[in-house]
Amino acid sequence: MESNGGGRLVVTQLSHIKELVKQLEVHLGGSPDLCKHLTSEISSVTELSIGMIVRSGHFDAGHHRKRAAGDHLDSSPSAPTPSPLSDVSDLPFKTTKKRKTMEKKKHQIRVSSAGGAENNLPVDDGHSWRKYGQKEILGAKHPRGYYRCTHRNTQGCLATKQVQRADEDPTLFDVIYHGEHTCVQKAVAVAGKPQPERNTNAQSRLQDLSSGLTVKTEGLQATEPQQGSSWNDVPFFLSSPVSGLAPPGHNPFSTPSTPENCLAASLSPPMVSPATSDSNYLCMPELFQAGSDKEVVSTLVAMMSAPAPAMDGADPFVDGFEFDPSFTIDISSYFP
DNA sequence: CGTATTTGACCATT
DNA sequence: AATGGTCAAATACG
Repeated sequence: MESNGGGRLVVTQLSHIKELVKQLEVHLGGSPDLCKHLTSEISSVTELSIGMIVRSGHFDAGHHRKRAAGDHLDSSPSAPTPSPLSDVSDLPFKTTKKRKTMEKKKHQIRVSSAGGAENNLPVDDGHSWRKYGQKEILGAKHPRGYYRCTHRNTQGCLATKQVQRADEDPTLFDVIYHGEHTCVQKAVAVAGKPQPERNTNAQSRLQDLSSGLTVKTEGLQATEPQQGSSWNDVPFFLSSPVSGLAPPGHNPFSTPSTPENCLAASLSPPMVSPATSDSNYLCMPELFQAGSDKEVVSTLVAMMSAPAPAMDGADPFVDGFEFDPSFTIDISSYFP
């Protein structure tokens, strides 16, 4: 069932690509920007599809949670996680060739600040983040901010992200996501209509929203194709078009997204993303290690400042999110 | 007053 | 030893 749907999705993606190529063909010789945009789009979708295929083939729950310093918050006693280090049993010698690093899927994103001016934060991804650290990175001109999901303690959402400003382009930010959100930040009272969020749907939304993004997924586990794979491993994003409300006088790093969070939270549809296995819904923090899945998406957002005709409430917006998976991504709307 | 951010120190991994 | 990631106390913010 899963793989079937996934396969279908891939087919859809490919069709999408085809369509985009078609558009590109038409616009060749026209606006270079548009062409560029289209190529980016194509690349994005292609990469995504590839990633999906790869992931569908091999679905490995990379255990081995990476424990940080002094983090005694969660000791996973009941988790049968084979920790290579703490196991006192068999480690007389270090195996000569240990696996390089645990397989982590990474998704890195390069986002532009929406405004283009100085104190612009990167576009928010529709989730609430709490900053827990900042570090100077060698070779990088700007520090890297560390964020974790606000609901980590309450819901055990393990999603984290890192934000770092590009060395030379103050308007660009590198956002590295790892882990998926397992939290349910529904908020906004009105629980009138529960939308059956499907990964598929989320994927589609991603596609649509990320028009102009260059998503580069790097999964480094080319192991044997396993069966029983599922497509829930798909990353998701949603950049709210309303990202221009950064309060003045704040650093992009100092204030990640406080004001946006509320908004983002409100217009964030109840998408539940199963981390690795089936820990959807509420996640028990220390029980489901599920996976130290790190996802880093690499995207390149063009400077679409999303002027957005000031949508007021979240309602219309949320509704707007409910497009069907037949994405008729109309890029032309972006370039009149 | 509660919550989020700041910042130095700690720890793990390279 | 160096680098990167996280914690946690203190502080700022609403």
